[in-house]
Amino acid sequence: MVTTKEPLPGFTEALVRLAHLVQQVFDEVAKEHDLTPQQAQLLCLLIDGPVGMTELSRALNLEKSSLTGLVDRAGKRGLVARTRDAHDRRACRIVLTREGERLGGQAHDRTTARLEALAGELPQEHRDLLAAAIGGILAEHASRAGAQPRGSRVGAEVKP
Amino acid sequence: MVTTKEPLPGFTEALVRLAHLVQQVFDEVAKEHDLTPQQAQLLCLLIDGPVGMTELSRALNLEKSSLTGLVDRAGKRGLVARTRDAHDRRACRIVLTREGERLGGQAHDRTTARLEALAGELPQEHRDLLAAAIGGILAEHASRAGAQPRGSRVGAEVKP
DNA sequence: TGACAGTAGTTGGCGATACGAACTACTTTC
DNA sequence: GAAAGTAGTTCGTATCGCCAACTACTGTCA
Repeated sequence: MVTTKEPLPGFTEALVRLAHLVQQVFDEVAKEHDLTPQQAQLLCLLIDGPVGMTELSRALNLEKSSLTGLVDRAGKRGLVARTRDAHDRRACRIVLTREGERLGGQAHDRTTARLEALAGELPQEHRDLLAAAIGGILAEHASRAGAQPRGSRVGAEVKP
Repeated sequence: MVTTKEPLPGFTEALVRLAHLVQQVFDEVAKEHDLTPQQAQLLCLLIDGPVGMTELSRALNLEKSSLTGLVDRAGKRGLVARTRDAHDRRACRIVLTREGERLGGQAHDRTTARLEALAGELPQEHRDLLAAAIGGILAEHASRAGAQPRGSRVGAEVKP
């Protein structure tokens, strides 16, 4: 259908600004807990349970070598630990220490609280719609990334 | 402190995921243009015209010393240049070079295009709602942080 | 006018990020 | 059971980002 393609400049602009705002909130919260943003993100990802390096690198959108360093430093601070995988002797699973669990949980709750506060004026129905709309965008992205036929390289999108 | 109420876990979760997605898109676009994400962000900020270091550091949420290095490296790559301020001999204004303008514009357009594409399936109604809701969140944040009647123009984001 | 507080930006040192290439060790495939 | 693939690490390099200290200029006020 030939809709008058009006990109609506305010829309993507809003998305970008929102991303920056969320990042800023997250950075502040991390700093309050004496964590780097990357460490805080790592801890939050591990709250649900141990995760292997490869899956972590996908979730964090990081090269595996970058992740090794991140986990090393977090381990040195006593936030996480490596455990061997029972089924694959090459692999390891990263788990939160008691301290990591505490800090990660706090960081998560505090970030959530701040974002909730910022969105406090929104009526519940708008929130639901908003969450649904975002869900749609995420799904769209997932369907594209997942549509990779058999590209050995992740993140290798359409190159110009 | 544990929030006694369970406001709606899906909402902030969605916000955070959206922020990550936008960041990921931005990172990919930057890489396609052989820019670091920070450089790309800098270029996008300068599209509207020259900006001083102090205002830049506010917009990018960076310490001034961090910004000096960023501008140095971008300058070394021929993307930006320093010009002296006519009214204040301490200050300088950062301007895009021809190449910086080209790359910054491309990065901006490409990011916008990708985000538009991801949101392409959303009904217009949801887009408007999303943009409005985000605007409200941003306003809420601005009213908190920006309690000062500073003439601090936003300008903190990509070109309008 | 002339000391003096304030502002704009830089420098230097440090640790944290992030990547790619090369490597080890283990698993799967044929 | 050799080849191919996968999970993580190591290494070298560039970048990022902060803080404290510094230079240079601007504005104020006595």
